[in-house]
Amino acid sequence: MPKIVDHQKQREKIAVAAWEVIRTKGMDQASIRNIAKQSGFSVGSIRHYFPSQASLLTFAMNLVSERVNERIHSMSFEGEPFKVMKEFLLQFLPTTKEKEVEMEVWMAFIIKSLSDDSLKEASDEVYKGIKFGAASVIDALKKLKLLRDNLDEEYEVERLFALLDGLALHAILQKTEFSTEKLEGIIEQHLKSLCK
Amino acid sequence: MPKIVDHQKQREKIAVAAWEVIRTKGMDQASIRNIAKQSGFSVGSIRHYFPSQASLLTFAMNLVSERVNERIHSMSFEGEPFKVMKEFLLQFLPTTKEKEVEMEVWMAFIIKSLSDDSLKEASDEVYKGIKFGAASVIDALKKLKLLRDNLDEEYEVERLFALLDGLALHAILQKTEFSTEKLEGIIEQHLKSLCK
Amino acid sequence: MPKIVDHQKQREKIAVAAWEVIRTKGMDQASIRNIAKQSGFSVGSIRHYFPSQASLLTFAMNLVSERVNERIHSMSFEGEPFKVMKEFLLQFLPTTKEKEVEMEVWMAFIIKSLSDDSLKEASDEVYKGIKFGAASVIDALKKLKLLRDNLDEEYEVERLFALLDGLALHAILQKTEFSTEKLEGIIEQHLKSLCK
Amino acid sequence: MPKIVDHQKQREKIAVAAWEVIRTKGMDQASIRNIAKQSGFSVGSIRHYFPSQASLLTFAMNLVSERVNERIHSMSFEGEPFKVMKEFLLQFLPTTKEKEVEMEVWMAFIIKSLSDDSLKEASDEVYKGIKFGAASVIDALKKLKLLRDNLDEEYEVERLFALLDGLALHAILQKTEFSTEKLEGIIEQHLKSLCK
DNA sequence: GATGAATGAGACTTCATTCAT
DNA sequence: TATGAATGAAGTCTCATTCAT
Repeated sequence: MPKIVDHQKQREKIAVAAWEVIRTKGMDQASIRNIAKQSGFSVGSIRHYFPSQASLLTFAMNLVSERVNERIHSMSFEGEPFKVMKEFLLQFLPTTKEKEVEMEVWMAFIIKSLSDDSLKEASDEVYKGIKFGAASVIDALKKLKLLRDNLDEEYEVERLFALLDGLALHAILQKTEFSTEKLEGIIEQHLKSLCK
Repeated sequence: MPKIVDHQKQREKIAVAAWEVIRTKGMDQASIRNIAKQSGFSVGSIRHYFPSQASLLTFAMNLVSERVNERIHSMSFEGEPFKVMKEFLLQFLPTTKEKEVEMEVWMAFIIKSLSDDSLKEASDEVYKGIKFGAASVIDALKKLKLLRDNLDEEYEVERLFALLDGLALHAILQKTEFSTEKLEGIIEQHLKSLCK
Repeated sequence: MPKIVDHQKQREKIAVAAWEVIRTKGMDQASIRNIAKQSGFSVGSIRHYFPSQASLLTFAMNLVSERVNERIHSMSFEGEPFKVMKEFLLQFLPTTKEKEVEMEVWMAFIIKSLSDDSLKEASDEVYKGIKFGAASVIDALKKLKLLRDNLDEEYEVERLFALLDGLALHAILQKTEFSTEKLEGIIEQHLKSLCK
Repeated sequence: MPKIVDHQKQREKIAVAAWEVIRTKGMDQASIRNIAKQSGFSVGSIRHYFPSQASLLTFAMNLVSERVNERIHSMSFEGEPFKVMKEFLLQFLPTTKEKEVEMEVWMAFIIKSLSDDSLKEASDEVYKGIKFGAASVIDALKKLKLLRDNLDEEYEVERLFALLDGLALHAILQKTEFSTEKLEGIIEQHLKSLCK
């Protein structure tokens, strides 16, 4: 019997090392060699787990969306509706170091996906996921009869979604400017503006 | 000094070729060789105009912000205030092929700037520029006594700014989904929500 | 000792897979990995049967000559002498798919043997074997008093031998050009030209 | 003005170095690195002259056939017909060190061409060239009314052609066995056997 | 016996850069 | 100004091989 290791675990370790390289050195520098150095694996070993560079990057990208999903699904949706919504939306913003890392990496991936079709699918999937999140909030407001009248709901979804990604982008670009409180305040203000 | 002018023109030609490479093949592929091929210049010639790869990329990035500035400054601010504001804000969204190209390239640059300090300065400058644009709109609304009461103005600036960049990002990621009308509608709805 | 037999069988399976790789992908691609893929064995398993890549290739080469020998030895030499000779000589030409495969692989091996001393011995042995076959025919013609006078017998052996290998080579290079009938006709014509 | 070197000369130098590597170390070892070492060029320089490994090998293969053609075309066809034919046919056999080198390399190339389509074309072209040479001899014999009756001319062409390549192959495989005299004698005997 | 894990060497190739003309 | 020549470093990937189970 051969030596057995947890394949998935090893792959995740390598992928997280790839995140770190992407975040600190940029997507250009996400070479197998740099990832090997960062992860402590040898170049040959990484090849053992990922047959190609592209497969590694795809895996690393998908891992981000998995982590985001896990976080969402582990949320408790109990409590005061308005507060739950706020908490829910804040999950998509870099309010913790962990989320900051993920989002920085994520932004790098979606930009790369613009010119790399192998990443397009994963990118689109997450896009739809977050958009669905935004839609859920608008929908909930409506069902709770809180939603202001005379609003085009489709536009409100896009507006909320764009606000989330725009804020995430800005929070990453200007790390010192965006405290959790500020992000929270902006989200709160947006939610209020949607309500009667 | 016609030579100088020519020099600048040539540099711009090369930079625009670099945009095209970045946009279609990705930042990784923005090598001197690929840019040479795209531009029709020889590798050696490009060296004459740009002493290094980094200087070329910095120039190409700055050229985007110059183009954006030119567009803003060539706007006429006459007419009905609400409409002028809407037109102004739409300048920051990819409603034309030209702006779409610029914004795609721009996004690639700001993501790269996260891990490349030589691009940080240019990135920050544009960041401030657009934020100033958003602030101008909020300020104008206030001066026109149109701004709804009980709004935190600082947050409104961030909200508007984030909305712009979020929409730009989404419009680039999902080209087919965002018609000019849709972008216009969303901006209009946002402006309305700010007003009494 | 059933285990030993099994061992040999496995080795032959692997060697035949190596043939297939060599034939379809070329000698360069005859890597352990490719042979593993072709054979269905794991890389580690092949290691069990062959301690090194070189030993595998040597075995695969020797297997060709064994197969050729088996075919020759299973021939019945009864019947009309001229016809027997023709049949005998045709054994060295790719008149069946099986022989075609063997000869393609064989050619690849002897060319490799030019620069790989570990294959030289096997190559020389087969060379002598076929030359001996050619000599047998000339000798038989002589004993049957059929051989034309005034012929240098040594040269005739070389001529016949060269004809065989030349035809084999051409038949492999131009598969569509060399039907069994054509090969048969050429051999027949050569035999006739040797006879009174 | 850039430094100008004779591109073609450089390419030929590199190709001849490739021959030497192929001949002494085998086709497997015909790596850019080994060719660089053999030729005295740097790896990067070779890339300057050949965009890919495949293009280098194709060029090197074509250079063999060019050299063979040059040799044939520089022949004088004056003198006693039978002698001219013999001399002509000997051009296709390794009677000099120079030709020996070319033919060893050539054999390596045609075997490789079996599994490498990029070499197939050049291989076929030379095949036809030599076959045409063989056909010319048979044709000349016929026109000179020297050709023995009752011969299938097409088969005679194939037979002569196969003899040439078979002899070339054997002369390469068993260098010590094939003196120029022996090759000459065999060719002479074959020509005689074709004549009345 | 069988096979996955791991590794370092070396393959081709792309690249930024320096140099010479 | 303009550009071909040249190079060494680093990219991805394939490989033979050793090791542990």
